[in-house]
Formats: sequence, C-alpha cells, structure tokens
Amino acid sequence: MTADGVGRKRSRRGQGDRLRTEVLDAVNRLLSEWGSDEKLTMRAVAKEVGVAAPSIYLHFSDKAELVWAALTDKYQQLAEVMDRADRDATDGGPRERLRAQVHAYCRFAQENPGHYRLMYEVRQPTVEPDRMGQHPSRLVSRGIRRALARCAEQGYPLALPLHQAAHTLWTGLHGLVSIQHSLAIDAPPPLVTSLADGLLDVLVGTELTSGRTTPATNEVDRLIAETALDDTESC
Amino acid sequence: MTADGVGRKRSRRGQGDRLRTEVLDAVNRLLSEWGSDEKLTMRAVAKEVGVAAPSIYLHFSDKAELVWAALTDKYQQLAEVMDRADRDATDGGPRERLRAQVHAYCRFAQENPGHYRLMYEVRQPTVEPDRMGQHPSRLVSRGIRRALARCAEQGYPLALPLHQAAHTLWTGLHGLVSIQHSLAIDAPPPLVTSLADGLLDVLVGTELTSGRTTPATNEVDRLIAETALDDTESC
DNA sequence: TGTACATCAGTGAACGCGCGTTCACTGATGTAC
DNA sequence: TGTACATCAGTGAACGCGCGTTCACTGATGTAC
Repeated sequence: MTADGVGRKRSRRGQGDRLRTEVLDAVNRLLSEWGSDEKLTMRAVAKEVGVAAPSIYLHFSDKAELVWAALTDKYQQLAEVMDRADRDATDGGPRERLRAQVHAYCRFAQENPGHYRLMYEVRQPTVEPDRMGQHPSRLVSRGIRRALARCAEQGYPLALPLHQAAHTLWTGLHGLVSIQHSLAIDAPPPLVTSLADGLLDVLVGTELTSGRTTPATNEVDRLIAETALDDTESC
Repeated sequence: MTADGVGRKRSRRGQGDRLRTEVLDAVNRLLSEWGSDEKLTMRAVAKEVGVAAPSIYLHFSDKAELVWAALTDKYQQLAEVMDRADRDATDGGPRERLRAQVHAYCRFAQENPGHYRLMYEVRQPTVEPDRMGQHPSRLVSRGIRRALARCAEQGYPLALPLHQAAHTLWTGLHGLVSIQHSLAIDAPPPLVTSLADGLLDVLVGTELTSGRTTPATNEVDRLIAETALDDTESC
C-alpha cells in the first residue's frame, strides 16, 4: 500500500482482473479532475488507484497500451452518448435527431476537455500505424454519417454529397471545440452549441423541398469514402 | 563550441542579438525536420544552433518565452502567406481571393505540420491568461473575416452572418487539417484542399444573386464578435 | 483434519535517462588613458 | 602608440526532478494429499 493509497484491498485469487478496470477508472478520474492529459503518468495513475506503479504492468504492457485502452473506452462512450441522444429524439424528424447528436458531441467535448484532448492527440506515446486504421474515432464519424444519410433519405437536401457532408460536419465540430480548448477561450458553452447549429443548418436544408437536392457523389466524396477517414460500411 | 556545433563563430561585440534570430531559425528548422513539436527541448535547439544550452537564456527568459516567440513568428508568416495569396489573385473576384487564402492555409498546414501543431497547442508550457487575449491566431481569423466581408459587400451571399461565417470557416479549416494530422491519415493533400473548397462553397454563394442574401447579425454573431474569439476591429 | 506447496496479486527499490535551469567561470574585444 | 581594464558573448558542469520501466521479492490464499 502506497502512502496515499486509500486502503485498497488486494483482490482475491482469480479476481486479478479487477485491477484492470480500476486502473482505467483512475485514468478517467484524473482526466476529469485535471481537464488535461499533461500530467497523466504511470505513477500518477498508480497513486490514484492506490497501488504501486509496477502493478499497472500486470495488465498493460506499456503506457501506450494503457492510453489506447482509455481512449477506445472514451470514444465508445462518446458514440454511445450520441446514439442515445439520437434515440431519445425520435419524436422529432431525422434532422432533429441529427441535431441531438451534434449537441451531445459539443456537450461531451466541453464537459470532458481532458478526455477530448487525449482522444484527438493519440501521438502522445506513438501508436503503431496499423492501429490507426482501426481508430475508434470511426465510431463517431459513422454515427454522424448515418444520421445524415437518414436526413437525405427522408427528403432533407444536403449541401454536399453524403460522405463529404459527414466529414465536413464532423471535422467542423472538432474544429469548433478544439479551438475553444486550445486557445483557452472562455466562451459560454451554449455559444459553441449555437455555432454547431449554424454549421448544421448550412449543411442540411431545414425543410423538405423538391427544389434543392443533395448533390450526387463526386470524386471528392468517393475519395473520402475510400480513405481511412471513414469506414467501409455503405450507406 | 559543442560537439556537434557546426563551427559557429562567436558574435562580435554589440552583435549579441544575432543569436536570438539564430535560435528562432533553429526552432523552425527542427519543427520542419521533425514535423512535430514533441522533441523540441532547449538542449536540442541549442545543439541545432551550435551553442551551449544556457546561451539561449541570454535572449529568452525561459522555454515558454521561446515557444511563444516562435509561435508568434509562425502565425505572422501564415497570415502573410494568406495575404500574399489574396493579393496575387486580384484578377479574380473577392470570392476567388478568399479561396486563394483558404488554399494557402491548407498548404501551410500540410507543409508545416510541426509548426501547425505548435501553433494550435500553446498549452505546452502554460502561457499566462492575459497573453491569450492577444493570441496571434487573430491575425489569421482576421484575414479570413476581411475576405468574407469583401465577398458580402460585393454581393456574394453568405450563408451565415459575417462573424459567424468567418468563425465557422476558420475553425472548419482547422478541423479538417487537424484531424488529418492527429489521426495520421495519409490522404493526398489535394483532397484536403477540395474539402476546404466544399466548406467554402457552402458558406459563400457562388454567384451574385439578389434572391438569397446574407443573414442579418444575430445574438450568436454578436457574441462571437465580442469574444476573444475575434478582435474588435469592425468590418 | 492438518500441512506442505504452488500460485496469484501484488510491492520496494532501483535503473538510466532527459529535462529545464542555475551558477561560477572564461576568454576575446573594444575602449580610456 | 602601448597597455590596463571593463564589458560582452558566451561555456562546462552540475542541480534536482520526474519519467517509464525492470527486477528480485513477499505474503496471502487456495489446493492436493
């Protein structure tokens, strides 16, 4: 037991895996508390768990693996939050559901600045390139693309071809919150959400019209769909 | 003279300031060479200059000051590149000039990933909050806003009020290139430029029409104009 | 039922390293007399 | 014109620190006989 360890009890035989989740929980707590990933060290994590630093290596082969696990976890959580927001808005049309997802994204980014930074700066400990192809951020971009596809299907005109619109919306949201974070701007949270709404309004027509229609797929759209930027699932 | 110092000659009396620019040049070279700011240490910079590490302190009181100087320098350079692109496109209309600025931005970000990362992650060594109010990124956002204002003045309809459109365009560009960087995606550079074009097309009408017109300023637009997100100069 | 033992879930101390920064110094160079 | 001296532009060695990681270990706990 370390100096500050809060009386953690050693797991019983066979319960060794308990520590793994405790470690990931500790990472979450530290990122929340600090709003940053600067001080995220093996020693700090161990101390937060109430365990000696080498114990972490019983479950993660090195720091990169730990960070990657935390990161994947959080992406899943973000995707889940967006998905729930989408489902909870079923009484609105597909456009309202997309908007709900967008708002969930903004809220998550503002409530979890530490996690958000970690998620979008994987190169902390460098990560192998093949892993990059499976980057869990796909979970998020896919959710947005699906919601956009539903809008298009049900007659809302998109200002750009589907994949391009989805990528533009996703990266646009990221740009909004990330500049907010990196320039340490203290704009009120609702402002970011309003800006996101503006972007959404520009990309997805607000009413069902037969006049304007979603542009057909083009070279750019196809390239995005093929690149690692997106995944292969068809829409 | 250090082991690797490339025969740098000590400055003559009164020429002591020469070292200052040599240091900043060295920072530039290292960021270019590495495409990253991870390894940017006082020792590495000193070695690149061909000088002992403590010599840097003759001109910069600490690392934060050095980084801030390099950062400001690069923002000015980016703003200049965008400005020149704008001026070089005078034979096109204001819309073509804006597009030229947008392309210059994308090119800069892709050709200088190391600088770009440094520019948008100031919190490396934490920077005092009052400095943040004077963040040199304003140079960039101002350039974009001015070009947008010219478009609006000359009859191109914006899809959003001026300041909001400018902020959306700027952060949207940042989102595009920053996700490219952080997810280590190897999309061909022209693709990013095409995506930027798409964003531009969505925000600024492609033709002079009297039908659609730029929305009047609103609450969101006013808030952005007032926030540190922007500067006070009126458009 | 009692006991020897294998295994599991960790620990304490130390490793080598690189970092930002400090400190007392040095040696060339221009200047005053 | 020659020389003592102040100043300038740096240097070398060391500081204390925190980091990721390794290594030999320990002590409780379940199990076999």
